[in-house]
Amino acid sequence: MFDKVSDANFVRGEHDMLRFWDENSIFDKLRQKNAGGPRWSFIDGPITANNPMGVHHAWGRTYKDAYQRYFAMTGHEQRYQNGFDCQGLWVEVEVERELGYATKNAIEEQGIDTFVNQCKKRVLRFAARQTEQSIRLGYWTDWDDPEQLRQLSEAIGTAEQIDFTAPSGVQETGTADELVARLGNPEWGGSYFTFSTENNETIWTFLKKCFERGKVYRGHDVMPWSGRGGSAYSQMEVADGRKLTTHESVFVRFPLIDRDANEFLLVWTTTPWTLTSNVACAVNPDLDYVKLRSKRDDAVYYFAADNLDFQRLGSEFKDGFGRPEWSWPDGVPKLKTIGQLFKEQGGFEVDGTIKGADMVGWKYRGPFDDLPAQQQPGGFPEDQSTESNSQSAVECHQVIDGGRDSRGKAHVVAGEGTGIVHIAPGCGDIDHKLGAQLGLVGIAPLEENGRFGEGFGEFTGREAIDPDTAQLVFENLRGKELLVATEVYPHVYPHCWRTGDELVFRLVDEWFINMDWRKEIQDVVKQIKWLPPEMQGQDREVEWLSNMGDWMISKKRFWGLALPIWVDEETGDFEVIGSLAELKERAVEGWDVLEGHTPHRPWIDAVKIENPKNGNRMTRVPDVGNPWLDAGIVPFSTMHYNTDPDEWQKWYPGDFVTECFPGQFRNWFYSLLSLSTMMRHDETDDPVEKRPFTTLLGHRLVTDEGGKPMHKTDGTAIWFEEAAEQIGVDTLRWLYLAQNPSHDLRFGTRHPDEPVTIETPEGPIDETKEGLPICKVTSQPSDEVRRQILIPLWNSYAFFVNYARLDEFDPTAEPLPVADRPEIDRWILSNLQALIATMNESFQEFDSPAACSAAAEFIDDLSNWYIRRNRRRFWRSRKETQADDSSSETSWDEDKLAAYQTLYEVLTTLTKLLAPCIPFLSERMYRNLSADAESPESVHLCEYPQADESLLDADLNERMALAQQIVKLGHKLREGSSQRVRQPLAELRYTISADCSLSLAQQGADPQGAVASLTEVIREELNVKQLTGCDNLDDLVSYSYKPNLKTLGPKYGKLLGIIRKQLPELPAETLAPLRAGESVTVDFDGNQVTLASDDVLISTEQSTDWFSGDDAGIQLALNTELSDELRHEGMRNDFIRLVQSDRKIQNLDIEERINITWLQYEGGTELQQMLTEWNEYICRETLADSIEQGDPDKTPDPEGIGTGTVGSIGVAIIVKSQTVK
RNA sequence: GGGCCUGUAGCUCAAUGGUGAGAGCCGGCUCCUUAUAAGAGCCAGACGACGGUUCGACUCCGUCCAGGCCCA
Repeated sequence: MFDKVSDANFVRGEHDMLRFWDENSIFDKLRQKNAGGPRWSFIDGPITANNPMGVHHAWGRTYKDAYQRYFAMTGHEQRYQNGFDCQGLWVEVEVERELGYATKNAIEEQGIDTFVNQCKKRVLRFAARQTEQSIRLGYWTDWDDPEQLRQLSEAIGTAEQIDFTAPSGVQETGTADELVARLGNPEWGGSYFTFSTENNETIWTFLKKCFERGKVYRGHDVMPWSGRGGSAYSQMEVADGRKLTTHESVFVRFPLIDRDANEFLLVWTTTPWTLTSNVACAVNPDLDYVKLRSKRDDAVYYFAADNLDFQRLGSEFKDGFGRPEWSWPDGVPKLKTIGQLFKEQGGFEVDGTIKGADMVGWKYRGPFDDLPAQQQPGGFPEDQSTESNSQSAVECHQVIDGGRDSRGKAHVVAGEGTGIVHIAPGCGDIDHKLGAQLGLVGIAPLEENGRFGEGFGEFTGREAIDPDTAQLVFENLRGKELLVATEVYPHVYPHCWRTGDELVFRLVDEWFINMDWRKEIQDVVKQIKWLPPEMQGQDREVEWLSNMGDWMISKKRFWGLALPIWVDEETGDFEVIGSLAELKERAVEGWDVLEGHTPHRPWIDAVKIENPKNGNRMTRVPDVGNPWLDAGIVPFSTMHYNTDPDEWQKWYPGDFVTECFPGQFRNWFYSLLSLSTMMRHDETDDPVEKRPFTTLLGHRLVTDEGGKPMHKTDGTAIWFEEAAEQIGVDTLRWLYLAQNPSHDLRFGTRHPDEPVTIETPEGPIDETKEGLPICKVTSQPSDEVRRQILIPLWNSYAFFVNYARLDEFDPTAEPLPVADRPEIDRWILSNLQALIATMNESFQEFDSPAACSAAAEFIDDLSNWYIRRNRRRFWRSRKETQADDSSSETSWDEDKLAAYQTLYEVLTTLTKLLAPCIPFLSERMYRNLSADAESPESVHLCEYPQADESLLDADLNERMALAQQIVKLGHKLREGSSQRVRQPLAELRYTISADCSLSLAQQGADPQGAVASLTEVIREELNVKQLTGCDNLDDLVSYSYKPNLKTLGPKYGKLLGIIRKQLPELPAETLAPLRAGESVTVDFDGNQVTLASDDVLISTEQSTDWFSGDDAGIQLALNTELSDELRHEGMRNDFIRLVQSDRKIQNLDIEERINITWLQYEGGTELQQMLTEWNEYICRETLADSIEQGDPDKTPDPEGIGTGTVGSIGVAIIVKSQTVK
C-alpha cells in the first residue's frame, strides 16, 4: 500500500533520502552491482580544496554526478574518484593570511616546515568541508569520511600515531604525514589529493621524460613581479590585477654622439626607474621623425612627426579607460601635446623630417652611463653563456629597429610617447625579446624584493615602485640637463592582486619546458571530442597551442611540487630525477632529513647528489612546480601508471572529463594534453593512444541574476549550502543540467543584508562553519524549475498515489495488454518510449539540456493533458459506490485498471529516467511507488529504462499532437468570441489540409479521419456538443490567397513582383480549384502562369457568425449561437464550479457530503429553472444532498459563503458540510 | 593592434536566401481547475548602422559601430 502523499517539502525530502542512502549503503550496493561490468572511465578535474564550495562549483559537479549515475544505471563499472587540488599559491595566500604574515620573508623566518604543514592542514580541512557539501549535492563517489580528514588535519606535523580507517574499510596506523601522503591509493579508496607522493612522483616521471628529450632548460625571462610577494606572476594573475593608476611620466633627452652637438633623441617613459637600465632606443623605420629646434637652448630633438600635435589620451580623457570604474581620474589635467610643451618652453621651429630607417645605428649617451651596472662588460649581472655579448650596456647604446611582432605589427608606433622607445631588456617584456634578438646585453636592476641591487649607485636599496625613486630619477636627470618635462599620466597598470602593490618587470631565473613539440599535442587535440560544439573547443585549444610560449614550470614559492631538478652551480650542469628511488640511489647527503617526510620543501631541499662529471655537489633548485602540473598528471597518477600499469591500462584514456571553460584551455586542458602527450611519446606514435580522455564537456560561468560575476569579497558569491537549503538540491541540479553549457548561468542574487537561518541535518544554522553569515538567496530560474518541473511532477505523483490508495490499486496485478487500453493510454505510453529513447541518446551524447527539455515536455503532457483528460477514469469507483448510475458499463473496471496501470507505469519509469538528474525526488517517489518486494530498494539500483519499440506509435503521437493543436486553436476562437469554456457550444467544424502534418500526408492517411478517433478528447476540452470534420468550410468562411514565394521564386524569378501584387486581387472563384488540389493558369500582365496548389498559400477569414481561424494547416469554425438549453448547461457548470471552489476553500475532504443553499439578489427565474432541470446532476457532481434557495434578506452566515456569477446572474452560495458542526 | 565570436522583444535566447521573424521570463487582461503555490489564451519589435549581390537578405559579401574572448 502506498503512503499518503501531501505537500512536497522538497528540501526535507532530500535530507530523508540522504539518510536512507547512508543507512542502507546504497552507493556501495551500486558499486557491487556493477563490478565486472563494462568500464566507463571518468576522470575528475581536481577542485581546489582551499575554501568551501559555492554554487559555481556545483554546476560542473552536477554534470559529473549525473553522467556517472547514468552510466551506473546502464551497468558500467566506474572508478568513482573525486580529486582535490592541494598545492599552489592560492593555498599559500590563504595560509599567509591565516598566520598574519605580511611578507614572504616571514615564511622563511617562521620556518618553511611550519608553513607547509599549515598548508596541508588547510587543504585537508577544506577537503573535509567540500566532501560534506558534495554529499549534500547528492554527488555519489568514493568519499573519505570528513571526520577522518579533520583528524588528519589536526595531527599534521605531530608524531601522534593515528588510527585511520580508509573508505574501503582498510585500517592503518601512522603519523598524519605518513597517512596523508598515501591518500587515494587503490587499497584505501577515497579522493585523490594532488599533494600525495604518488601524484608528485608521477610528475617527476613526466619531467624526466622531458629532460631525456632535452626539453628542460634554465632560462631568463622578464616577468611581472611583486616585490612584496617575491614572486613572478603569470599573465592570468596580471590580468586579474589590472587597475587604473597614475604615474609621473617623464620626457627625457638622450644626447646623440657623432652628430652635430646639441642633438637629442626625445624619449618618454611612465616607469622612470627603468632609465637606469637603458640599453638601446628603438624606432619604427617606416615612420617620419621630425627634427625640432627648441628656441630656448637651440637644442634639436628627434621624435615621431605625427606626435608633434597628437592629443595623447584624448579619447580616454572623454570616455575613460574601457571600464565604467575607469574614468579619467579627478584632478589630473588633460595631457599636453608635445608641441604645446615646447611652445611653453619658449617655442620651436621644425627643421624637416627624416625616416626612422635613417636613424638606425645612431649612437647616443644614456642618462645613467655613470652607474657601474651600465659599464660592466656582458651586462649586469654578467651573462656567462657562451654566445653572449661581452660589450657593456653603454657600448650597446644605439638606435635600433623596433621590429615587428609575430603577426607583422610594428612594436614602435606613433601616438602615445615619442615614437622612440627606450629599451631596457632587464625591465620589460618586449625589451627583453628585442634584446635577445639583437644580441644586446641586459641590465637587471631589481632584487627579489623589488629593490635596486648593488651597482646602481644612489639607487641601490631603493624600491622601484616607490614614487620617491621616480623623484630621485628626475633630480638626477635635471642635474644632467636631460629632463625635458614630467607630467601626471593615468593608465591601466598591472598590480599584485594580493597586496594591491604595483608590479614591476624583473629579469628572473626560471625553469622552462621547451614546447617545440606542440605539433604532437595538437594532433592529440584533434582526436578528442570537444563539447558543446558551439564553444569550438578544439579550434581554441589548437589555436592556443600554436601561439603559446615555452612553459615556465617553476614558481619561487614554498608549498608545491618539489621540482626534481638538481644543479651544479659551478658549471651550470643540471639533472632531472625521475623518482624517489632514483633520488635515494643518488643521494650523497641529506636523505636522512627527507626520510619520514613527504617530498616537499623544506625537507627535500636537504638532499644533495653528486655531479658525475666532476664530483661537485648538486643542489635542488629552490623552486616549486607550477600547480597545473599537479592537475595535469592525474590521468597517470590516479590510475597508477607507475605502480600498477595493468590497472592503468584498464582506465586510460578517460571517457569523459568536464570542467568550467574559461581559462582551462591554457590551464587544465593544456596540462592534461601536454603531459599525456609527453608521457606517451616513447610508447606510441599514434595520437589516438596519447589521448588522456576522449570527450570533454565544457561549461561557462555562474553569474548573478544580472549576468555579472559573483565575488566573495563583496558578498555576492553564494555559498553552496545557502542555495541548497533555501532552493533545494534537485532544483539546483535541474537548473544546471538544463542550462546550455555554452552560456553563462544567471543564477540569482544573494542578499548580504538579509541574514536567514537554514535547516540542516545537524539542526538550524545561521552561519557557515567558517563563521560567514548565511543570507537570503533568490533565484528566479530556480523558481521556474520548481514551478514548471518539480511541482507538476510531484502533483502527478500525488494524484496517482492518493487515488490509488482509495481504490486499493494493486501494482502487481496482471497488466492489461497495452493494445487493449484506450487510445490515450497508448498515446502516453508511446510518448514515454520516445522520451526514453531521447534521454538515453542525450546522456550518451553528454547533452543533458536535451534530456531535460524532453523530460519537461513529457511532464507537461502527462500533467496537463493525460491526467487532466483522464481524471474521471480515476474517480469512477466513488461514483459507483455512492450513486447507482444507470449508465454503468461492464468495461468500467477494465478501463479504470488501464488508467491506473498506465499512469503507474509512466510514473515508475519516469522516476528511473530522472534519477540521474534529480536523484532525491525520484528516489522518494520510487520508494513509495515500488511496493513490489522484488524491485530494487533504490531507484539508483534500477536498470535505466530502454525504449520498447512495440509501444512506440509515431502515428498516434502525431494525431494527438494534431488534436492538441485543434484544442489550442479552438481556445483561441473561444477567446475571440468571448465564450467562456464552461459555456457549452453547439458545434465546431474543422478541416485539415494534407500539409498539416508531413508524415501523415506521406502515408496517404486521411487527416480528417486521423483526428476522428480523438473526437471525444477535443469535444470535452473545448466543451462543444458536436465536432464535425469537413472537406471544406466554404459556406462558413471566405479564403484569402497569397503566393508561395519559396516555390514560385525559382520558377518565375523577376515576375514574382507582379505575381505578388496581383494574385491576392484575383477573383476568388479563379483560385478556388487550388483548394481542391487542382492547378490553375492565370494571366499576369500577359504572362501565362500556372499555379499548382502548393504555389499558393490559403488562409481563412471570417464571413459568417461562425467564428473561424486557421493555423498550421488546420481550419476551424465555431458556432457561437446559444439555445436556452445550452445556456442552462453553461449556468449549471458555473453553479457547480462555485460549489466546488467553496468546497476547496473549506478544505473539505473529497468524499465529504454537503448541503447547498443559494441566494439570488436580482434577475428573473431562469436560475431557478436551471436548477430544477439539473438538480440531480448537480447533486451528483458536488456530492450534495440538497439544493435550496435561501432568503437574500436574511443576513447569511459569512462562514462558508461564496459569491460569483452564474450565467450573468450574481449569486451567493452557502456550502455546508454535513459532518462539520 | 591582430585573430575569432556576438549584436534580434524590457530580459535571456531561436530562426536551411522566401510571404505576417519564433520561444521562455517579467508585466497586463481573460479563461480553466473536486491533483495542481500548476495550467491555457491574448497583448510587444526601426533584426547594431550603411552599402552591395538577389525577383527576394536577419541570413551571403563589404565597410563601419558596439560588446566579448584569445593573442600581442
